[in-house]
Amino acid sequence: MAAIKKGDRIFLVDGSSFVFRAYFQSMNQDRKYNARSDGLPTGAVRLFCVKLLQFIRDGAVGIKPTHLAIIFDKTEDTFRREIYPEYKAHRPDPPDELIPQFPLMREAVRAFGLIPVEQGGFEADDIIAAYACQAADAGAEVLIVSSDKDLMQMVRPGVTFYDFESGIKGKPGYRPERRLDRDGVIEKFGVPPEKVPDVQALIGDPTDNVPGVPGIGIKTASQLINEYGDLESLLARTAEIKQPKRRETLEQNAEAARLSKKLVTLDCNMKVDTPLEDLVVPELDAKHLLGFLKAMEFTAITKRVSDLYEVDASQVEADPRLAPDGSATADLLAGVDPDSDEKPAATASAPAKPKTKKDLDLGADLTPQGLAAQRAATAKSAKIDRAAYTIIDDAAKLERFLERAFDGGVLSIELLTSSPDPMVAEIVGIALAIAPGDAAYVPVGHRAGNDLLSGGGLAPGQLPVRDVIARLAPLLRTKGVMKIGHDLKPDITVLAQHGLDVVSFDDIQLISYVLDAGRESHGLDSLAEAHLGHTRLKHGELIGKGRDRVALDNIDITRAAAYAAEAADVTLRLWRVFKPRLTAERMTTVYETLERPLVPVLSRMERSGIAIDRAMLARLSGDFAQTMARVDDEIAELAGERFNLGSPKQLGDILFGKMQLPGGSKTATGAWSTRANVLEELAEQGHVLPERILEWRQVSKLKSTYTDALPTYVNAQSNRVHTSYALAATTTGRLSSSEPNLQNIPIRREDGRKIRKAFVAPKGHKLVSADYSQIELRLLAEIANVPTLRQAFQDGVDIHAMTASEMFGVPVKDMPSDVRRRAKAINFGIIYGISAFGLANQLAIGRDEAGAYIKKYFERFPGIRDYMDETKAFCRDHGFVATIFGRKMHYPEIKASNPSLRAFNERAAINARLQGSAADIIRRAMIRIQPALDAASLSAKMLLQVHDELVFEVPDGEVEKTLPVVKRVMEEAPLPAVALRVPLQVDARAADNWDEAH
DNA sequence: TTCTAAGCG
DNA sequence: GGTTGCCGCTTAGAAT
Repeated sequence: MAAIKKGDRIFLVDGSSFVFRAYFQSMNQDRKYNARSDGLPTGAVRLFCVKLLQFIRDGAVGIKPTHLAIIFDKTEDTFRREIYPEYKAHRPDPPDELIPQFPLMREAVRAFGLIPVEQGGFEADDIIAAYACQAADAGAEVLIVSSDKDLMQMVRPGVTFYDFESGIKGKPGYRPERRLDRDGVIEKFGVPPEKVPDVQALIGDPTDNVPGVPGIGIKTASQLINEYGDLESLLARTAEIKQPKRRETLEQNAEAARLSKKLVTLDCNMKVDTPLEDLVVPELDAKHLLGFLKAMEFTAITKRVSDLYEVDASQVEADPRLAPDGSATADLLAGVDPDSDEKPAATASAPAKPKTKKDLDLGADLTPQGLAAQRAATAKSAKIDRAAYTIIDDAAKLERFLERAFDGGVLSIELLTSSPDPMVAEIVGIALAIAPGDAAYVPVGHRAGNDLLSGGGLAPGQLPVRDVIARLAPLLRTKGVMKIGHDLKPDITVLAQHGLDVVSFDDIQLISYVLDAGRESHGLDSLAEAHLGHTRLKHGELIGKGRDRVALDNIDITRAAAYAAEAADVTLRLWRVFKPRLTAERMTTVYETLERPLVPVLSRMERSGIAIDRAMLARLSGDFAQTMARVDDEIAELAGERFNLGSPKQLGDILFGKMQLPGGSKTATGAWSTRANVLEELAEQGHVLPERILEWRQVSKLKSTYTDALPTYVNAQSNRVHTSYALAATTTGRLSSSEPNLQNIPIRREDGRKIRKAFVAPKGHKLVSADYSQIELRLLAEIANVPTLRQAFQDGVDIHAMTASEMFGVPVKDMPSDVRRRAKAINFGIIYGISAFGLANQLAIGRDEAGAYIKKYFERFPGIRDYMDETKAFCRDHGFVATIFGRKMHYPEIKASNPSLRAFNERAAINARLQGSAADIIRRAMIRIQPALDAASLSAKMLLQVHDELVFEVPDGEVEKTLPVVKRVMEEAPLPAVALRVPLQVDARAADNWDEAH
């Protein structure tokens, strides 16, 4: 092997921290991917392999390694234990699922053609340090891959520290990847790398049981080391330290500090048995690797490797030693390390092989779960062949196919339309499936060509859309045939434009939502992947990308047929998997009362749309533009230059660079934060520019998102705006609204309210807005069963004033508005799973004060603390929480070991029971509104839902009669399923526009 | 495509 | 293995 030289790029990977990372990341993912069919946990190994492959192929931070060392700890009995028996003594044992994976990681390293490096009596850190020095001396470039900050002391010319991202982006506990050079270490520790052990000696490390000096944190430590040079000088000159307390503790703990420094110091001089030059990255032997991956039953990465290296994975045997029946894995399951020399001779008496799914006698299992598994097996069994679907191009064929659908009683439907917006979409084709593999495509709207000359005419070989719809109508309208789809609402909307209504249907997106909200996504692609192991033809591939993108009605019929019929086929197969799960998991009622009936209701609301006053919005846009220009000028004056006010980066440079204002927090990516609360703080200190920025941002938001954008959503035919509601977008059961989002129309500030005035009723009509008053707090009183709160709602008193009175001992009468405001913030905080930090932020008070408020609150309303503790405990035990109507919301990360992620999930779970129950109540109301209006012969149209509010359009003459009907239906919505002990209150008003009605 | 900020309940 | 930070969403524009 060639000696290490300049130009070599060497990755020194800290195997232990790599393994733990992979493990915790795997625990954040779905559990079902974390074990092999025989029960052997493999999640960490899988992610370990994914990362290794990435390192070998792409490297990291733009560097591709020539040498790759994966270094493991061999034993805990290192020299550190000798000098300090307590070293790492309190470290808990690794989790059970991880233990059998340690030897597998070493197998994985070998499978990639690499050598796992370890050496008795040394930690990985020691070996890494020795390698790093060697390599740097030889002029090579070294990347230390670890999350252990002990290794940061090794940073020097040629050596940088790299830690890849951890956690899940956008969630608490997430850390982006980072690469530290000398400056980076200085930023982190306040001292250069060579002084890091001195600083660590003072602060200690509780996880490794390194004592340090009590009461000294990173700030004090780096300040002291910078002042005195190093630990020994500091300890020699403690007399000079001014703070008596600090001097005393330093003197008392001098020996502990010296010991700590010995424990954390890494040195270059260890003799490593494995020469660094042996660790050159070899040509990858894909077959060998695939043998390992197949033995582990990793599907995705197996496919990736076979694609990348053009090896047919099906021709490769799973490594027999590690495959589920292999002797090595039997040992792993029995807790024996196959690498160990102490392997018992009696391998022959390996434990009985655990039953795999395939071993189960499905025919004998008549439990609902068993039946579900059986159905799943049949749905999977027949192979999906895209080319085998029928194209129906004449009436007789269609007739025969539909007859068979009548006989079968099941019809899966997928519409191909010319636009994703169902309000303008034309039907291009209809795919139908009646049994797995038995699907057909009926083209009706394909165009003859996509060039200008031939464009316009229909392609040959299609049936007239009207005829097809006429023949389809009896099937759609009969209860005798179950119609099945995935996300049926848009299709129902399109069909409704043709005068067709769909009676008796199932929507597998909604079934999936009912069963798996919070733990799986509900898109057709991911469902097909997860439950059928099938990858669907991509929509992007069908219509092309960028410049080559074509309109859907210009797609070739054969290709469209393959795509759409496959969707219908997959949908039908998924229905056979999912439908039995509904009964097996006792979720049928939830699905049939809260989900399915809402589909036609929402479709109808979307089709109704709402009228807006475009002239009013245009005027507002003009006003806002003027304001923005004026503020822009003022800011240019204040800053001394013009810059893009919309760029947080440029603004940060001006505020914290040029103007040297005190910067507060940084964002996740390390940029200065210029969020509203940061700017507000600066404004309070008397700085004018931040205040102007806030004004500009507010106006800019109103203009771009509302006054400019809303008119572009007006439908040319109806002259109204039609939003789209998603039923399965939130974990809690709330709806979401998009294109445009009509659930976030401004109301809180005067400027914004003007936009709400542009939502109007047409002549002769009024808008009626009806909203639940304090519904989530009422549900808190109900679910947590807090007598004081329940009584307050029964008495109809001001709930925030009552809370303030209880907590601060102030009488409700003539209560200062600020006291009430605080109580209100606490009440909302409780709903959100309160933290002292969050409340302090909200009220701009100290954390101690906020903590005291919370304590007081829990004393006054003891049921609330119990509610929170119970919710967390239940969620930990079951992985989900439920609404008062039984809808489940899953939080698999509630057990995450990352404290911030875990706490986040606990708060979410606490909030979910309330938010979700409220969502269920308004869903029940929405489903009942139309029948109630019909019964009263009223013609009001329900237009919008905004979480706790419904908006109707009502003829002037019917307003008086409509208000009480709406109010009654909403207030009685929980009945008869649930009789609340707290009254619900709905306020309803009518006006010419939404602002005044609300 | 990702990040940051801002709108709502 | 290191420490965050009040729940649920969608949209727009800049930066990458």
